[in-house]
Amino acid sequence: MSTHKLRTVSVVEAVAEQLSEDIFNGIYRPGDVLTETQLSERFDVPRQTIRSAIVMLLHDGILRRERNKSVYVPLFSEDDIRDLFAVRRLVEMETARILCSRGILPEGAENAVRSMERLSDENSCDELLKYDYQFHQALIEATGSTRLQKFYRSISSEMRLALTYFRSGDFSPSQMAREHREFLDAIRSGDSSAAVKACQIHIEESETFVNQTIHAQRERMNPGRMAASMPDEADL
Amino acid sequence: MSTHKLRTVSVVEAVAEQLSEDIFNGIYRPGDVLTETQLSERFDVPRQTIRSAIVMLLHDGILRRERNKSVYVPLFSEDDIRDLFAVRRLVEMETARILCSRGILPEGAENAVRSMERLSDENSCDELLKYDYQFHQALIEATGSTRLQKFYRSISSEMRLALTYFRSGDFSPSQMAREHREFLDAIRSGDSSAAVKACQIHIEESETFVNQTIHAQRERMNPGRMAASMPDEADL
DNA sequence: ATGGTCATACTGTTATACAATAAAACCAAG
DNA sequence: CTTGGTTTTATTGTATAACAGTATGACCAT
Repeated sequence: MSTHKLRTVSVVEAVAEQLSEDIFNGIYRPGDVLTETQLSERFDVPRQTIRSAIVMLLHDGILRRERNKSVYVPLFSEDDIRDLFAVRRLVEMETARILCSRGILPEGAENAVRSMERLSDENSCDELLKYDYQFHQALIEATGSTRLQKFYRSISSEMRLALTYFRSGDFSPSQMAREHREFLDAIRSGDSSAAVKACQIHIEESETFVNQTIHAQRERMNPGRMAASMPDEADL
Repeated sequence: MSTHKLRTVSVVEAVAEQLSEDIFNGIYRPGDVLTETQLSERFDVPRQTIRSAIVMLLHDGILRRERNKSVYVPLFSEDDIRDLFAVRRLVEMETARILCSRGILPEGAENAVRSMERLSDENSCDELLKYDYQFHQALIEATGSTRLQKFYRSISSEMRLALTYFRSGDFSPSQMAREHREFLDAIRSGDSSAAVKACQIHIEESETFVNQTIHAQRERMNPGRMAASMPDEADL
């Protein structure tokens, strides 16, 4: 008998999953307020179930609330983005270091890069992001550190939400594939400092890309003015 | 009018707090199983409230469960301890780097060290640990990184639980104070790499101390045998 | 305008019940 | 005595309903 741990999803998990999908897909947008009764009716589950699901998303950082207030979809400030990328860089650089020093080259990451390389430049952005997630996920898991994984999970949701709103459609699959391939090669090389450096570069490229998008959006909405404090959290 | 954000505690928070205190104080010991009805009766609050409180402690890592099973107090394996210290080192070294580069010297940390220095060597271990926590907490908070703080919070509970079971009583307040003082001085110096190094040393000293305690305990229970896989999770 | 009261909608909490699951006890053959 | 299946029981997961506490905005009086 092969002990294949099979997965079941509880009701709250299902609700939480659907809800986060809705948030990532823009059904609910930053600033939107979600009341428990409303959600309870929508999913036709008791309010307590909704509450449990909400708690999960609160931990994932894709919902927020203050006491006795309804939850809302967060709008990330520039500080949030900075913070997010800073800790992500920290975690991923450590991951690179660990994998390198142990000579681990996770299969899942290799597969993810291959999938990227197969994508033509006209493919959907969503699919590309999926492989990107798969890539980094595989690296983290390969470290075997439960705490690192837990932490990464808690920021990756925020990361995804941030990307949802701060990305222009013009991702280039070929460039993306190349970057990840280089990163993976650096790990394979066994040169720890080179791998860490490659990781740092990879993440910083991703960050500048997001920043460019942010400024472009800002420019579109506020032509003329530079570096004003615009979307931030003026409307919460 | 000074906007002093005042704190209220909800029922579930109160339960969660009491419960974690009980765990830290050894009322509930590693391996102990807690059923919801039992807790519900004990605190005289409905089961739903207990469930919510449990979720909080699950996230803090001081309770665990599998689906449809009762929660239990985790017993940390050697791998857990290793992992815990590894990520803690990662976070605290990054903290040191940040504070140093920004020239921040948190007041709370200074106060905590002073408190340690006031303790005579006969003082209670609990109090010492409290200041230790206060010290590191102050450092993390001063970084201003919400994510780093969240991460630290999620491991500090586990850390405390681990210390609860893997510490001999012979902490030396004077040594403890000295170590922290050195660490703080390193940050004050502004030399980033020196501060990071000091941090690393401080944490590794703490880790070796715990490891010694573990081995001592093991030796007591298993005289003769070396490095056997003993307490680990044989009894869950 | 200012300040106070009230109405309303929502969250936080409690109570109760039932369905689904897991573990133990039990029983029945082989 | 062991294997395999059945029943029992304790416990979690889910559902329904109600009420109390809080935040918010409308309304009113000054």
